[in-house]
This record gives sequence, C-alpha cells and structure tokens, in this order.
Amino acid sequence: MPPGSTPPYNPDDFPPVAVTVDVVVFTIRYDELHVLLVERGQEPFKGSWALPGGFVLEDEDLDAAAARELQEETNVSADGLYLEQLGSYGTPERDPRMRVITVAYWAACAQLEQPRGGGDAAYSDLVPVAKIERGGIRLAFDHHRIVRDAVKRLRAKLEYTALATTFCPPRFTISQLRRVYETIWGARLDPGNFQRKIRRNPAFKHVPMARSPSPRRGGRPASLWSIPRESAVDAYRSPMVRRPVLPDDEAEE
Amino acid sequence: MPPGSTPPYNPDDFPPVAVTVDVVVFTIRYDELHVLLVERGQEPFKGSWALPGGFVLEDEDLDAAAARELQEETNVSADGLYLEQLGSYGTPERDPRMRVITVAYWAACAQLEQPRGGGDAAYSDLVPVAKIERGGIRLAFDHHRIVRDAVKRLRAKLEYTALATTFCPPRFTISQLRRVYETIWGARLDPGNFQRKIRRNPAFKHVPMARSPSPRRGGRPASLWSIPRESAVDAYRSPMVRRPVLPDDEAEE
DNA sequence: ACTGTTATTGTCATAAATACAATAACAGAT
DNA sequence: ATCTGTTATTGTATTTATGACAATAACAGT
Repeated sequence: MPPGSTPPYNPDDFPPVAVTVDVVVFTIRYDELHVLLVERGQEPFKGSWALPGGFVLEDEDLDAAAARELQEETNVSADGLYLEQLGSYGTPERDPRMRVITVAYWAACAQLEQPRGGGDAAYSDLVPVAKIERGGIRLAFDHHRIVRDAVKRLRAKLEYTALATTFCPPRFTISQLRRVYETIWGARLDPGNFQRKIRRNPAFKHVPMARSPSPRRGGRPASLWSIPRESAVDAYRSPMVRRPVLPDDEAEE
Repeated sequence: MPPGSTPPYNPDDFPPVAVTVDVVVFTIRYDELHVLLVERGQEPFKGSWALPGGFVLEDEDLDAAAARELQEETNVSADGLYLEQLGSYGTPERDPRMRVITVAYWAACAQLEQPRGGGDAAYSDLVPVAKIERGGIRLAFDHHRIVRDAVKRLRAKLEYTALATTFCPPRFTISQLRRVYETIWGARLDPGNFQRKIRRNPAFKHVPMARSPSPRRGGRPASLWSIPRESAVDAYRSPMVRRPVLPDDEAEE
C-alpha cells in the first residue's frame, strides 16, 4: 500500500487532503420517502441543501464518525437504525476549497422526529426524495449524486433483505410493511400475495395475541409481527418480494 | 460536510491523513480462484503479502487511482477488466505509521499472466483465495479483511449479474462459464439446468458457426457464446443461477 | 342490520427450478 | 470401422413459486 520508495513516513510529503463522512438518512413520512438535509450556512453553496456530515476525527473509526455525525445532526442514536457504508467520493474538484474525500453512509430510520436545527447545521429538514429526483432541489457539492446512489442501493436492498422493516416500528402489521415497499419502489403490490410471502418467511415472528391498535378507520384488525434486527439485515435466498417494474428510468447503471 | 465552525479552510488545521487505494484483483488459474498480491519489501510487515495499491495523487480521481495502480503493479489495462469500488477502510491503527484511509477496489480479470515483480512491489504473485481463507497466508495491515469482503462481494455479484463472464475469454463455452461459478462458489452445478438458464438469457449471444477449439480430450464440441460488456455488469431480474449451498461458513455478515 | 374498509385465506393457471434420463458429437484405442 | 470414454445438449416429470383475483373475516360507523 505505501510506496516502497518512501520509507520514512512524513505527513508533509503528501498533498493535503481532508476526509469526511456524509450520511444519507432515509425515513418515511406521510407515505413518502424523505431524506434528511441541512441548509448550509456559509460558502461555498451557502443556502443550498447538503447532506449532514463532517470531518473524521483523529483516532476515530469511519463507522464511528458516521454514527457521531448522525447523532450530532439528527439527535438519533445509531443503534436505533440501520447504518451502512455506501461508498467513497473523491473527485478532485468536488470541494472548491481543497481536496476532500468523503466516505458516504446511508441509514434507514423508522420515525425521525422533525429535526431541530442544531450542531453545525444552520437548519435541517426532511425533504421528499421524489422532489430531489425530479431536480426540484439543488444540492451542494456532489451530494445529488450521493443521494441518487443511496436511493438506488436502498431500492436494491429491499429486494433481498428485510431492511424494509427498519422503516417500521418494532412491532408492525404486514400492511405497514407492504406500504414501505410500495412507497420506496413507487409501485403497488398485491396484498394477498404479499401476505403469503411474508408469512412464508421464517424470519418474521408472529406476535402472539397482539392486534393492530393505531388509529384506524375501520377494517379488520391486523396481527402484529416482528423481526430480529439481524434477520432484517441478512440477505435472503429468495427475494422478499419480486421488484415490480418501476415507473421511470431506473436503468441499471 | 465541512464544519460551519471553520470558515477558512486551512489544510494545517486537519490531522494528517493519507488516502490510498488498494485493489483486490481476482483471476482464475488452474480452476482455482486467485488473488494478486505483492510481497512487501520494507517495514512494517516486511516480507508479508499485501494488496497492490498506493497513494491517490493530487488531482486524481479515486477510480483513476485504482486503475493506475492496477496498471503499474500488474501491467493490465483497466479496460480489459471489471473494476468496482468495494469500500473504505479507516480504522485508526490500521497502519502503524500514520492515519491512512484506503479506498478498496476489486477487479475481475480473465487471464492474468504471471505477474512480474515490478513497480513498487518487490515481488508479486497470484495466490489461491482458498489458502487465504483457511488462514494459510498472513496479510499485511487489514488486508485480510479487505480480501474477505471482496470475496463475499464477488460471490454475491455472480448471482444476479453475468460478471462471471469477465473471467472468461471474449468467446466462451457454457461449460467454461459454468466452471467459473463452480470455482468461485465451490459447488457443483447441474450442466443441463445451467445450459438452459444461460440459453434463456437474451443477453448471451450465440456465436454463429463457431465451435470450441481449445485443446480438448474428447467430448462433443461446444458452441461459443459472447456477451456485451455492459450486459455482464447489469443486474438481472432473475438470478443467473440459484446460488447453491456453500460448503463452509459463508454466514451472512 | 347494513355499508365501507382492511385483513387474510383460497384457487387456479402459469412460469421456474430441480433431479435426472436420453441423445449427440466428438477423440482415441482396438 | 467399431467400441469406449467424455463432454454437450435436449427432454421429461415433479415440485415450487408467482400473479391474478375471488372469497371470507373482522372490525368502525351509521
């Protein structure tokens, strides 16, 4: 890894580079996929939306840095959600000030309360992914690309994992879960077939006597289900649900 | 991304960190999956095997850095193979000399000629992955983990893409392709069913009159097939081949 | 009791996958 | 030329999963 031609390691020998982490936090609000963004308070891109993130501290692991930034910016503990590394972005000109390489993460969160503008960010808010995809929002740096990659990864991961459950409360109904798929894929799934698919999957545990409580406007009460966090992350042999044809582009990259 | 509390960007403000790229180059030799390693010529880990890689240059994109290092260390042009980012590794103590964050890549290559010890590496060679997995080889830094992650990604990607073809010559027989799966998954696939699966996939093009030439010791000559590089990278709706149960561990992480 | 709504179970036709048998097309030996 | 061994390719039957959609269950509200 280090070149053999540079035996003694002298930090000054290397071009200055900063390493940051950025996090794409997904949550579902009002039956719509949202992502958490902060409004930049200074140049460059002052006034633009950007992903929450920041510098990796000395002696700090990358995952830890992502969890910390997430905690600082959204006040959400990292054990309450799924956090995964997405990839690194290091195009030389991505930050006009200096060489910055960012390690991007993405997270899925069940219920993100309305974020309060705190920490470094002047203001933060949840923004509908659809709005970003349709170009309705200008993002700082190359964050548009990062969000796009994260959405793609999220959609793909729903297919062979039970990650959709991380958007649900600990105990959920099958319909709630189905709505997560429908929301993220932008498609309609047959309730009967979906039910069968989930029930056949041994990772899902039936919660004994429980019935769906929530405010409901009629209809048969649903039984509640849960899934151990580990199972949610695992990849399954057979797809959780066959991915329906998506409306728009979504051509494989 | 950059903290709002540090308006003017001064490189000296940040802890010194180096960014490198490491590449896990896979190839199949003697019906066995191999990975390209170099022998380190100096401390730390002098004499240990390590992944080829090196520093990201100023004004150099990450992908370009990986391609360049690959070219330098293996003399293989990056357009002749599949190269994909694997992830970043930045545990604080992974390099005893200073903070080094590496962006790992992995590559699949059809026919890697015996590497010549050149460039930075004192000596380089192809090592069987099985030997590494069974702990038979000590790797420098956290390269053992990187290789393990790369192998996992490779195995997973075979399932829903035609990436296995990148281990084959431009024109290949279905049996050659099957042997790639069998080698990488360490399992046996039914020749008849495999044949049907491939022929049903419209991405595979039948080469008109061609028959398998190669040195063969008898048996019916096979027809040749090809696939456009783009199709090989695409993810398919239905799995190329259902992944058989692997012999050993392979528990999802 | 009736209406509207959501949950859940069934049914049936179709598409795939698996196991495995059968045939085809060679090389090499006799 | 025939026989043997080997690999390629095609078939077949059984099992399983899927998609469409019908039918029933269990509520809330009127």
